Amino acid sequence: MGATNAKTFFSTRLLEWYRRHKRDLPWRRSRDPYYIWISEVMLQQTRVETVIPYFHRFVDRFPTVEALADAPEEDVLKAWEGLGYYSRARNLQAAVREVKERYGGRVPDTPEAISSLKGVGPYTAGAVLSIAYNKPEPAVDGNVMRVLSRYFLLRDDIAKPSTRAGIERLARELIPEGEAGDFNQALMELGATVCTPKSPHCLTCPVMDLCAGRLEGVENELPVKTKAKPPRPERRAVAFIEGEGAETGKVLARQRPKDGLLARMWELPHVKLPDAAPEGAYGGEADDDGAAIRMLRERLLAEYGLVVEPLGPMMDAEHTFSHIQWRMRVFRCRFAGWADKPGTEARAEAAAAEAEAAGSAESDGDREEPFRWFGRREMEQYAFPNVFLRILKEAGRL
DNA sequence: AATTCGGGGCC
DNA sequence: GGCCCAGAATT
Repeated sequence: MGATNAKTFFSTRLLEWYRRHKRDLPWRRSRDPYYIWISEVMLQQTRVETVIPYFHRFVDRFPTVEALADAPEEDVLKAWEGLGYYSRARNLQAAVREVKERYGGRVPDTPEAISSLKGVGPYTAGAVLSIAYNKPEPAVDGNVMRVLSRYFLLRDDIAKPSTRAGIERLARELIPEGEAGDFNQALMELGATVCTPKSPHCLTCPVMDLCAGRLEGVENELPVKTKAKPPRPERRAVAFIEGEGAETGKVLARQRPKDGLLARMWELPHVKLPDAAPEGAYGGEADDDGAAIRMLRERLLAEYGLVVEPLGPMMDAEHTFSHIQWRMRVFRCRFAGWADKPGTEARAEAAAAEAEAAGSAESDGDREEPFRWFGRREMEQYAFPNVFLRILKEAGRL
């Protein structure tokens, strides 16, 4: 009976609180399932403040399911540039195309149908169904796991899938009749603005009276979450290749393979160097630039049939992904052409090796020429990962 | 169950 | 520097 009261209290109070305190967010001004969906995909692992400008630009450029379905993929990727997790963009467009074909352009409103769409997992399915259609489905994200772990004093490791599943069952029970959309948003809103990861603002919390974590004085110890392992360092040598003659003022860039990290984005050509000795990775000083320069020239030739003369180091850059850390040294290079006969073989071989390295099952097929000269105009059209945008900016090319 | 997928803001 | 963020797909 006490537990029931705690649950009813929680849902009732939270809903009241939300109606008074909810933030005015762009996607809350619409009830269009397509807009709700876009916002939820953008919000995966991404903060609200980061998403807002992207959301505006995206719906302005792709205002309808039809518009997004019919757009060139490159345009969609460009609109996503800087947001990260680029498979979200490609999956979203693939899913929207399916909605257009199979559902006549209407975002499906059943768990089975919407969950079958690319990029729509348990969270996004529940979020769209509840927010757009007010269906009583849970939408459990990191906020919800944190809030419920504290309120119900759950010590399970939220990094485990089984824990998320359990919290999902609990969250489903808590949904007040006919209020799924607001309740789910209320839960997330509380996590984002009050029940924050560090130093939660318990004194302003609408449910602090019956919060078990608070009553036990362990709100700061919850939720329990195992730490991710640190990213592995990789040294990389980058080629900054300037054009001559007709290509003066331009820089040579290549498109990444269609699978794996930063799939299909454009980048400055670069090669992975052997792991550094413990004490001299880039960021340190006098690493052996000679060896790096040799590797850079040899690997660009072997992998792409690209002939360059590295001139000297230009700048260093570092970029950390979730699982890899790139420690890069950029070398200014002179373009010396493309290798002929042996080059084409080497290039095909490299393409195969690359596809394999990227974990791709596909056998390459007819992919486009992956190199192109970029001036400012082209940069505005094609998507580059942030780390290369930074390098290009520092080099005065943006 | 563990990895692979970006990037930034905040303490 | 560490942590986490309105997670999903793949292995």
